Amino acid sequence: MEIRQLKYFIALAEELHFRRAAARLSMSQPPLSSAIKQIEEELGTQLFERNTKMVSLTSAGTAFYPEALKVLAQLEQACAMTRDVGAGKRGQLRIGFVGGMLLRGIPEAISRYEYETTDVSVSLREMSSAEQLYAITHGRLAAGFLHAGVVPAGMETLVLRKELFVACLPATHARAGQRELNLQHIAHEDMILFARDASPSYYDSVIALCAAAGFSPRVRHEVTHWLTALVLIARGGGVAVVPDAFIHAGLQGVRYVALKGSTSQSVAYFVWRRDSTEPVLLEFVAHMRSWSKSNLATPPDGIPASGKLATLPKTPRVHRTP
Amino acid sequence: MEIRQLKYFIALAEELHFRRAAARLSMSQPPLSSAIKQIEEELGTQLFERNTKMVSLTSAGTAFYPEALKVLAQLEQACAMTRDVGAGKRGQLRIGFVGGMLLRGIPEAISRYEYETTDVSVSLREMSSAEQLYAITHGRLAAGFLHAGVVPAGMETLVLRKELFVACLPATHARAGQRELNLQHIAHEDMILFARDASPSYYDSVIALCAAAGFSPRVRHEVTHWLTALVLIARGGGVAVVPDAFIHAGLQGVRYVALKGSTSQSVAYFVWRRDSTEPVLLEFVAHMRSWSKSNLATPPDGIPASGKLATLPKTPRVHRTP
DNA sequence: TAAAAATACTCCATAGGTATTTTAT
DNA sequence: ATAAAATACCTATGGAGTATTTTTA
Repeated sequence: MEIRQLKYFIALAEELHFRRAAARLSMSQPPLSSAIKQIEEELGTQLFERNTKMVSLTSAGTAFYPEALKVLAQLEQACAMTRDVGAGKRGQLRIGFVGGMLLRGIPEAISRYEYETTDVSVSLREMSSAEQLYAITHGRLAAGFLHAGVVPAGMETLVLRKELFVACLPATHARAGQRELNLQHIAHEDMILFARDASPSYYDSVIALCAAAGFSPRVRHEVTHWLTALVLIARGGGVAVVPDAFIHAGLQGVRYVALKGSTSQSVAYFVWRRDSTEPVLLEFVAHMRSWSKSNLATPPDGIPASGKLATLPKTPRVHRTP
Repeated sequence: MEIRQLKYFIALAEELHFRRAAARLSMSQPPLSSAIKQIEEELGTQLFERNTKMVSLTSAGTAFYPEALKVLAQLEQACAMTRDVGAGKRGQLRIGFVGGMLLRGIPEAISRYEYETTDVSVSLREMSSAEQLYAITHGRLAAGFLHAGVVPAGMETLVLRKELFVACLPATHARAGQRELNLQHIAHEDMILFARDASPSYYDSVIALCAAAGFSPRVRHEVTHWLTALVLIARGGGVAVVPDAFIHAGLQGVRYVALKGSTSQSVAYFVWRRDSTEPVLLEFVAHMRSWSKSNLATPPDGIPASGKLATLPKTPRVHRTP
């Protein structure tokens, strides 16, 4: 039994007239007659009662008709679904992210993507940059939002944002109200760092910044999560050097001050395997490319790309909690 | 998309090896390659990732596989079901019967049929003989168990039983204990008849029997259901002439006495349209033919075909309630 | 280099067309 | 008499075979 035959049967069952059914099938009547006969032989039973004046369904034909429709519908839906998967319009995506990406408009970008493609579900899992790279390499993640240290070969990267580092101080800090400061000004303070295991690129960047400023930081606390650092600072537990995106954290009790003359940048990447052919990933990559393009022009929250601070080009202005 | 192609896809999805899949499909490898390529073109997406050393499913292929299986299974089941309907092994049968058939082993015959063919459901509906013939003619019944008067042309009949008439008397009747009687002996009694509308053949037979005995019955009551007649008789409401099958009714307070010298018979028929091609009906007809054959040899309840009474050949012996 | 998929071509089975006959009303 | 299905016969598309090439692990 072939789909073609099912279609013949259905056409005749609906028309109950060989010529009309054949016309509907864009064929001539004789091959339809023989095709129907062939189906009946295969099923071992008459499906139609017919003479030259009348065609009608037998009970076997009556029973077969809705089943045949069901088979066709199921096949059609299977094909449509497969086409969608192949076009990246349907499926699942496991994507990693470092917590700080929540401050960079990534959730909004993903929400918009899910909204635009109703049949793709993105599953986010928070992991360190290194963990993400490992997971992507081993196929446990499709892609990741991370701060790349050393990106393994075979990975493709998209730069989402380049951010300057700023000092993060308690609101009560003497320099909290300043427009900018030199890193040396806080060289003697307790420094809060992200653990190197959690984020080597950040760790190394801060160490390098301090070294350039002529000191080695007094590391008071090491944390693995950005919120922990901010809360510690707000409680007077120390100071930190953070990417300016942290300004969007919205935590009370901390202030951000630009670093005078610093051009060192924290780069936020989107990373995936270059050899991936996963359609849904390719679609997502396309979406992120276009998002990053417009996002680099207009950073999140509608803050203009060029803020007031000459030392913070292409990054949002420093907010001051009142 | 054709079923053949689904089978190719499934074979390759399961083997993940063109040569083995082709072998399983009893074909050579090159046509399988081109067929798969053709399917992929139709779906507009790769279903397999492949090189000379490895074949694997893409996400689209992974999604398609269970759907393809479902389509095949559904088609297979549709064909099997249709075959069953065509072979009369599945379906519904609306069959009429006159109430008296309950005394002739018909329910048992139907039960056995339903037991033997698990997928046929027989729907019984009690109707008079005339109503049945009308319903069969107009396709509202597939067949009927009835006492045929005039059977319309185009009907096929199977004689299920030929029964002699016996007198049915109250147990208190003076002649209730007799082995047999002449109809004249009860000519003066109140006679209970089935309404002619309900059963013309019975009505006419009884009238003819009385006429042959030289009298016209004093019709006291007319009833439309055999149980009503028997109950009336038990209550002393009159006497009746009934087919000997009524002996099996099992009602207390009535007695049956053979009619001396009478050979008039009540015939129980199974009737259906000669031109019917309904497989489930043909199967049922075959069943009833074989049932009637063995039933005529051995009547219900194990009563031998030839009883003690010489005047009641091929019919059960007259029972006497103690 | 060896095994496997892809390509190139060939062939024939059969889907489908045309012409005609049969049949039932 | 007529319309419709069945039959007979023909054509050609494309499914499947064989031989060969290409590819990559």
